[in-house]
Amino acid sequence: MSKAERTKQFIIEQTAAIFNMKGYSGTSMSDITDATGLTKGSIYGNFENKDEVAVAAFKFNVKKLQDAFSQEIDKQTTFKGKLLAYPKLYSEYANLKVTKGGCPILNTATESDDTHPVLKKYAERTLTYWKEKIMFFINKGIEAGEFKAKSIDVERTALTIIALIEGAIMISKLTGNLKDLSNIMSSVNKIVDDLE
Amino acid sequence: MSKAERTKQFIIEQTAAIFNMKGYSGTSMSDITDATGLTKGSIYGNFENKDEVAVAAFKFNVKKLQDAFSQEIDKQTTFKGKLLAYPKLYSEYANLKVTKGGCPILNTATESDDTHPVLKKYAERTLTYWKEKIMFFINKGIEAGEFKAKSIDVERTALTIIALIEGAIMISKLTGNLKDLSNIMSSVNKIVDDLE
DNA sequence: ATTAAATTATACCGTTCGGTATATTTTTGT
DNA sequence: ACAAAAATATACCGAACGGTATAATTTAAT
Repeated sequence: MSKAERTKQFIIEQTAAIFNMKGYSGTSMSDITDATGLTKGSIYGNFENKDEVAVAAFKFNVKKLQDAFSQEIDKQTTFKGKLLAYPKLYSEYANLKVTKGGCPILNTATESDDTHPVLKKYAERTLTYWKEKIMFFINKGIEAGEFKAKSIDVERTALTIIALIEGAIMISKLTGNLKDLSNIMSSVNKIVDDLE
Repeated sequence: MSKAERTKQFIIEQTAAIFNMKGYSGTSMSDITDATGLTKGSIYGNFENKDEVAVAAFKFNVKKLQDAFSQEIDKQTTFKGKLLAYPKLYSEYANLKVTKGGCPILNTATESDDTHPVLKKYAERTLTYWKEKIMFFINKGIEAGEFKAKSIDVERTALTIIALIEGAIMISKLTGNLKDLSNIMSSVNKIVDDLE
């Protein structure tokens, strides 16, 4: 890794949480220089502009979350188990701390949907990828005979699980009540259980 | 209504949608003067600062939404019907246009939870009020004999409904797909149906 | 060790930010 | 109609904004 690549990575790591907490328009270049200890010259030597840092930070936050979930998913041998990895990790709350500031998809989506097409596109792609992953698990579970409920609407189920998780994160961050999070996660559990 | 009161109301009406779309830190004072055709002097003659305009805009957006729902809720004679008013209006989508920019609770919550305690508090209060309203309908429905399912967790059900709605709004605004919204709303319907 | 290239720091650009003192205009009560 | 009060416009403040040209420094290949 060249010096530039290491510095770039360093900038991303140091600012990812800030972007996730303060948002794109709430994060200033001086927030970035403060967090890294670097100067503007250095930041602009490694990134074209603020947008590019924001996009990199978003990708970093998403990857961090995905890695945490993949680890749990890979442990599970059944497709039901893989699906339950999401509510499980969120119930334990540990994962809310993985990405400080809440879910990057939710944060980026709500901020950028009317204002920032570039960030919006990245959020949308990430969401679609997630949906398809869940649909994949459900379909595989049906094939494997794990899920036998009649007339399963795979896409609807996937969307419902995601909506519940995102809504739950918003609510529990707002109320400061972890019980709200685990409460809603048990509803996700129920949806997965009902597939059987 | 005095001139001042009318102007104040005018400023709120003209800026409410902007705050809901661009967010607090994304909305500038010049956005406000542009939207109203007034000057800074006039804005600051009616509001203490930008915060106060933002709070008023938030309350305005919430009230607008609440009025739309109350109208539908009041039409309904059963508690099940009142609960179903939420997914019904959202499925019809008309109500997403009531407050341009999506749900003000969701937008304000995700932006302010790590940055703006004042707005956060208002969002939290609104959410809690909504939750209690849903809980009230469920409890009344149980009393009235409409809902007979064994071991109904009233709070959990209310939280689940809200999480689904908020998640659905985020998703459908992000994908631009109205089908996503109605898909998830049918999951809300199912939850209410399962109370019987 | 030397040197060319790459990286980082310095100093600055014009613009916009939220906010305010004051002058002007418009309401409002008499 | 008039005067006092209230509301709005004008002109400005210092600070922070994103961004850049250039100089100083550090890296990396020979």
